[in-house]
Amino acid sequence: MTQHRATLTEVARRAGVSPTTASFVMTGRTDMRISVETRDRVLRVAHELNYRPNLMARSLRSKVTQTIALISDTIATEQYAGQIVYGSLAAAAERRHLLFIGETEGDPVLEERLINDLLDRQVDGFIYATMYTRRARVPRSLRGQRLVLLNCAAAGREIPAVVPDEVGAGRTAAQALIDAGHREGIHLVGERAPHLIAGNERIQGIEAALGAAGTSLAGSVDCAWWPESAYEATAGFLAAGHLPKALICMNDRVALGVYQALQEAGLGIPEDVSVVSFDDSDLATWLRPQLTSVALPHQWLGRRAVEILLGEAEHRGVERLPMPLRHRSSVGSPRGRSRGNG
Amino acid sequence: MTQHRATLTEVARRAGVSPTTASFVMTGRTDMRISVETRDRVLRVAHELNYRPNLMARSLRSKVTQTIALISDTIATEQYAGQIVYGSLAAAAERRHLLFIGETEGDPVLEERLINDLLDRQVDGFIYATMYTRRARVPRSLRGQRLVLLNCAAAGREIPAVVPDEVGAGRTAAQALIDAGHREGIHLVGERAPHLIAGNERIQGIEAALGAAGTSLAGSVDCAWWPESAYEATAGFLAAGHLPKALICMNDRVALGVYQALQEAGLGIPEDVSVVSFDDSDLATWLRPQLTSVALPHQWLGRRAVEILLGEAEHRGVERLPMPLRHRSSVGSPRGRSRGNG
DNA sequence: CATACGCGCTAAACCCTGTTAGCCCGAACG
DNA sequence: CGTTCGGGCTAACAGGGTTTAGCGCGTATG
Repeated sequence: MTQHRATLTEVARRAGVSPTTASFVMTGRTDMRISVETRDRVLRVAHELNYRPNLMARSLRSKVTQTIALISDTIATEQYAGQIVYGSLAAAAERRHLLFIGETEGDPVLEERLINDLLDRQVDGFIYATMYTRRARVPRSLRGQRLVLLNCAAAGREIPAVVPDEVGAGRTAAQALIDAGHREGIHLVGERAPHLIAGNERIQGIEAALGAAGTSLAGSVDCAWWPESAYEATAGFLAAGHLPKALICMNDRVALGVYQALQEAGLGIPEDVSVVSFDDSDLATWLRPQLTSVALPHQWLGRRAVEILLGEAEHRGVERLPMPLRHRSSVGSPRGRSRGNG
Repeated sequence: MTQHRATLTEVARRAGVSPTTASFVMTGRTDMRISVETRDRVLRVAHELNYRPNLMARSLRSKVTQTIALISDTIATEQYAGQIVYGSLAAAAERRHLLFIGETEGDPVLEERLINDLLDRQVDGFIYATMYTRRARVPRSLRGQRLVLLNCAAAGREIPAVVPDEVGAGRTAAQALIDAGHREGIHLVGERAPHLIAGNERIQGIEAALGAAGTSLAGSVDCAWWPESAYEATAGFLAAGHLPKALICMNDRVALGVYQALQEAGLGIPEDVSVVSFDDSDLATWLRPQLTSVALPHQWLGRRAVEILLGEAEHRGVERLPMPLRHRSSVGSPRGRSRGNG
């Protein structure tokens, strides 16, 4: 069933050369002179025998496996993970590398074990990804390894990292409202907390853009970054008599809760209230009206991480990838309502 | 930086034994007698030197890599993929195996290349997954390899496969309505097409369960399995004067569109219309009211596939995994409305 | 004519572990 | 006392490549 695989030695014998010569031909090394005729003969025989090098043997000697590892704290719970994996996978495939995948579940013991198992397989490098932007402690076992951080940065150490430009995203979201004519009644929906780095940076960008336009946030609705919490908080906010003109939601799930509350209160989107959000998940296109959202470039994060990991460019420091606006139908001009209402 | 890794020979020398003995101790083989003292001494030295076997050398000899590959047509587009990956990963980790991941994008050339690259790395087995249940053509290069299909089955060949029990899921969904007292006005939402195997099987189960309860589908709303299409079709259906009692949605995204249409028509869920769905995606808990849905056991599919792949049990044929009902708030008794309305 | 040199190639070591055949030695046995 | 036997261990090779050192030969050079 599993037919015989030709070895390099067999190829060499059939081509009438030494294994050494065959090796040099197959690896395409030029520092050892080999005549064109010999080269072609070896290649022809290799093709005839359908020769494929034994990578185990090769790696044993050369320590190179053409293999990288993507390890992360959470693969499963975040749907975005798939996008990161996909981007990494595509970039790795283009460079003829294969991708190991591993999950630590945030457990340092599992993490240690996983990294050791990967080192045993002699992976050429690691991508250490976190699903939420945060500061990360790089495991000891990764010291000295080729490493790129994704979605996180290490305190102090000069390790290349790729993260979304959340401050820019905040500016983009606010600018979308400003461009539509909004100046007043702009509220934030979603809690602030020290560990929510993405949130803090987004807010920073939002405030900067609003400030530049001569205005500022009118207030905020405090809630967890989930639909139910956002629904309840927003419903309460509206019931208390507030009448926002525009809501900036900390992510699309929050926007879903906001939609529910607004619709229940009989408020139209975007006629009465404009909504803008972050992440650009699938949900954004499913809502009615479709949600304007600032996209997390997950696929690109994965791709970039691999490029830096495998690239000869000695990249250092943190690279921030732009978060583009996906303009849809949830942002409108405030005029209609402003005039009609007062 | 990358400190020296102790080799088996070094361990042997420091323990005062031959490499052979050290090898037998480290691999824990019992067919060669080794005294307890020698064994302990070798183990102690190995521990002192922090010895880890070189898996390349080991694999070169033994052809075993403790590594499996999960290849699929689409990792990225389906959010469920993450769950499959997670299940496989966890099951593989428990058995101390690592997981390669690869995507073919449905392209046979890429697929061939990917499989060859994986075979070069001597993976111990393959999981061939499709994101939608369908009949699959197994690539030639996988003939003779250890292989488990996931979400698909191969025509004719006796290859182990793991798929969701969609017929059972259909029965479960219908039964949920029947148990709530529904008999009339039960409609299906979502198109039928030959290639939508899951859909056909679900319908088969639905009809069986309804038939057993002495009733049958009152009709169906034809639409693609997406929110927008479902919204439009359902809105049109309601506008035409139909007044369904219960809607069985072909997936959660369809249910989202259905929710939107029902709410816009002023119909309450579940007071006026009960809704039940398939997949149990994140969306199900985000909707208001929360959606009763029959869960796709993605995580379990991944886990089971690995178990069969690595298990000594010579499993053959197709294993159907149950799809459990997630009971939430979108199904109610039809009485309220029935009385009030008719 | 002897030496130097570059071309084209090879022998042999090396990477690290797994496996087979068999050695040495003490005890039991006839 | 010679032989058999089994426990405990080792020498040597296999696995399939990469890499270093250097060889033979023809030609240009002094």
